[in-house]
Amino acid sequence: MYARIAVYLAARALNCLLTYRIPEHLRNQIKLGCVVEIPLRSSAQLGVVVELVDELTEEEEKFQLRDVVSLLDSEPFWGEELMSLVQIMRTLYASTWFESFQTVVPGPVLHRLKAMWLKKRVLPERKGAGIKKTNFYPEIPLTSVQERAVETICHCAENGKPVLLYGVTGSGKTEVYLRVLQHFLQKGKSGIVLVPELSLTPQAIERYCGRLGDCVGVLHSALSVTDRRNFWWAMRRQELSVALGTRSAIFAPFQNIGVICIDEEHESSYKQENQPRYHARQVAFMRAKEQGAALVLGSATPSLESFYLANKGAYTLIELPQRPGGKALPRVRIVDMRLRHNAGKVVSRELAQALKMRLENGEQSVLLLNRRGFANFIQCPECGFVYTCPNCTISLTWHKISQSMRCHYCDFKQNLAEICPQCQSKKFKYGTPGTERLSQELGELFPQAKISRLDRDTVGKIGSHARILQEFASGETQILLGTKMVAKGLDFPNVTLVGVLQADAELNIPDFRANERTFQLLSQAAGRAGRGAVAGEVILQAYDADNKILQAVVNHDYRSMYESELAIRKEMLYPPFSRLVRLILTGKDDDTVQEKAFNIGQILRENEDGFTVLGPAPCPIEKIKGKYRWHILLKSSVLKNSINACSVILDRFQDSKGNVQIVLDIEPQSLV
DNA sequence: AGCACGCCGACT
DNA sequence: GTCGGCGTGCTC
Repeated sequence: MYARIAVYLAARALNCLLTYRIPEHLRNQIKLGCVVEIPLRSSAQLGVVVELVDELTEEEEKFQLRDVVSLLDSEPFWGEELMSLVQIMRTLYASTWFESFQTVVPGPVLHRLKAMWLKKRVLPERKGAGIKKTNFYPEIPLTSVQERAVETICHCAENGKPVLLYGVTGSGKTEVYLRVLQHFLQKGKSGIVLVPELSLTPQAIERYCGRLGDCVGVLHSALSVTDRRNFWWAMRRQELSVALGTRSAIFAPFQNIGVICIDEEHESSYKQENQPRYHARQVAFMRAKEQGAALVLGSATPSLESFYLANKGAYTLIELPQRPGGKALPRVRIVDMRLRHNAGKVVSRELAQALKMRLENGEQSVLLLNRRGFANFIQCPECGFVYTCPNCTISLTWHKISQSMRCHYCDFKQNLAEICPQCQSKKFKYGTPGTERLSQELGELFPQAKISRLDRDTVGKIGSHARILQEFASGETQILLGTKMVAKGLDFPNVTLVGVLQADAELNIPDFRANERTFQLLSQAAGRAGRGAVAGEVILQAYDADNKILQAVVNHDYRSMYESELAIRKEMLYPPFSRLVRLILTGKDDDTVQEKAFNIGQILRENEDGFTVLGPAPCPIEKIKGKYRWHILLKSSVLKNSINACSVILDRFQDSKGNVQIVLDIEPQSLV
């Protein structure tokens, strides 16, 4: 009897299985997924039993095999559901054993496991995971369309097709999720609800906990280490049956999942942007399939990929085309900023007028400007000098409140000099305005109004996010302005006006998803207006006022955006007509990185097998945090081929001590 | 020849 | 991660 063991090290390097003999006294106890102590070189290490075999391979025969020392758990720590998640991570993302273990189980839980081992103690995990009681959230009567949606979702596992719930903003998707969850809880099953990072608001928590009671566990990054550990163990012991959380909640350790709900499935926060770069929606798909669970993807603005799959019949499409009670969608209009010389002001006359009216009526307004700081660069008008970050190829943003020039990609900060460092001129001009500038201008425009700003700079302190929203909910604040944080998931009935500044700003970034993203952001923002009794109004300020994407937002016409974008994707062979894999190479020396990139590009090209190689090319942002960046893009019809080719490359070229780091991004969501 | 140091690969 | 082998280069 032998065990193949993945060594649980504090590093990612040892990415293979090592074989050990199982001593007599452990033979009947050792199971797959158990954590064991093993000798490695001269030290003791922890490992996870991944395979149990009676016969050795030829290669293994050559070794003088060593014995497993001891078993840490009588029941496998890595239960079947966790091991299959590890397997998913390895096959979908070519991640190492180490990365997979780290991703699947939260850090605090793993740390405790290791600490227990070091102290030579087996500590039972404490109980006490629970969240504070919330007020009961009563059932809202379903419309007949919602009722049919619930019915279809509850049975969608039977034909193995996920449901795409395409419902306009305010159409009551949450109520549908809640009813579906109630259905599966009654059958003794558990459920996972994923929400985007920015919409896990106290409001959302109140609804789920208020309806489903104390079987709900909440998972998010702001939780304390102890809470995270306790929630995880409570789920593992099946004391909780619903996991409500962001991206990583997809790894909730349930064994009998009835349903997985992904709210706002198009959101980019479901993609993890560091290693392993997984997509929660993709993991959910695999998990649901494996456990025979229902999977529902909800959105008012589905990702092109999902809508395409629904149209093809791979998903069941359910539409909620109306807000309950026949409430109208807000009226959207575009203010063409070309036609007016706005005297350097951010807010147009029309928007100012509309804001004034809301203030007089005692209604509230939300303003979206998706750019932090006061101005995104500062330039000398005499010689053209622009302040740039020394570590990144990006201009520094002027933050007037903290009186500093800041880089949004690294932590670099510097003071603004009195005179131009290049030509000693005393003049300077501001780049495109951000939220700080908008905030200042609104203060001047409406000195009596209470205005608050919601962006990464004001929510830095823990709890201030909730406080700002609370003040807005209570009506203390009349105008809420901010970055895309204000566009998502907020449901305040007294908001009757939404204004978007620079609505066309992101249409021109070099990314094939720019149009789709802009449509989604603007539609989400628009959806904040008119959720109560009074009809909503939306004003989009833009220079490219005739743009067809903006027109689609005005007409609430997802389908026209979908059709026109799909045609472009088809022509360019971008997803959903191909699957992308991206290799990113970074390093301190540009030449070394470039050389390695060309080297790898060459090898991939020689082995093209169902995929085509684009590049290597410098990344759009050529340097971040002092490291030069090159990338290679693989387009394929069968994802597996390009993943395999890349994992061969990784095995061969990736070493932690080298001067060039390689990152593998399966189905990248961003190409910067 | 003898030894310090740093790089690199292996670890069952 | 961590150990040890090995090559380089400096000193006696």
